[in-house]
Amino acid sequence: MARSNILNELTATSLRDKVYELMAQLPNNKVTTYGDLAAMAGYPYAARIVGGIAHNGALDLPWHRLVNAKGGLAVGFPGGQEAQKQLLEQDGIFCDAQWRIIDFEERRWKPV
DNA sequence: CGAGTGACCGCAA
DNA sequence: ATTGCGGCCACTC
Repeated sequence: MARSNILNELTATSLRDKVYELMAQLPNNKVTTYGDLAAMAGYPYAARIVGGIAHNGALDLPWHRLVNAKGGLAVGFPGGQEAQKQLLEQDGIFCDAQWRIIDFEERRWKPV
């Protein structure tokens, strides 16, 4: 039983807090999508909110590891996709000329 | 408190 | 394959 129940102990009153927790436990060598993150929070169709949270939530969370369902880098990322690409490379993640995460399906973070 | 907006997603032509 | 449209919920102003 270990700490795989992190989500269960979350008493997040808002989706935002949940997203933060999820991002906090997101491995540095993996990526996730807005949709998956929202789905984990309990709202499969709340992908937009996750994006809004990322936009407004200027915390120290690794938002650059967030990509869209197509495995592509975010369009509205501050600094552009090139900036996000650089950040991803720092974490050992690479993407092609189409701004797509390489081996995206394998890099996709899978909750325990 | 009310209205608008959004770093998205999925489906249809 | 690409382009366009609507919809979902929460957050901000």
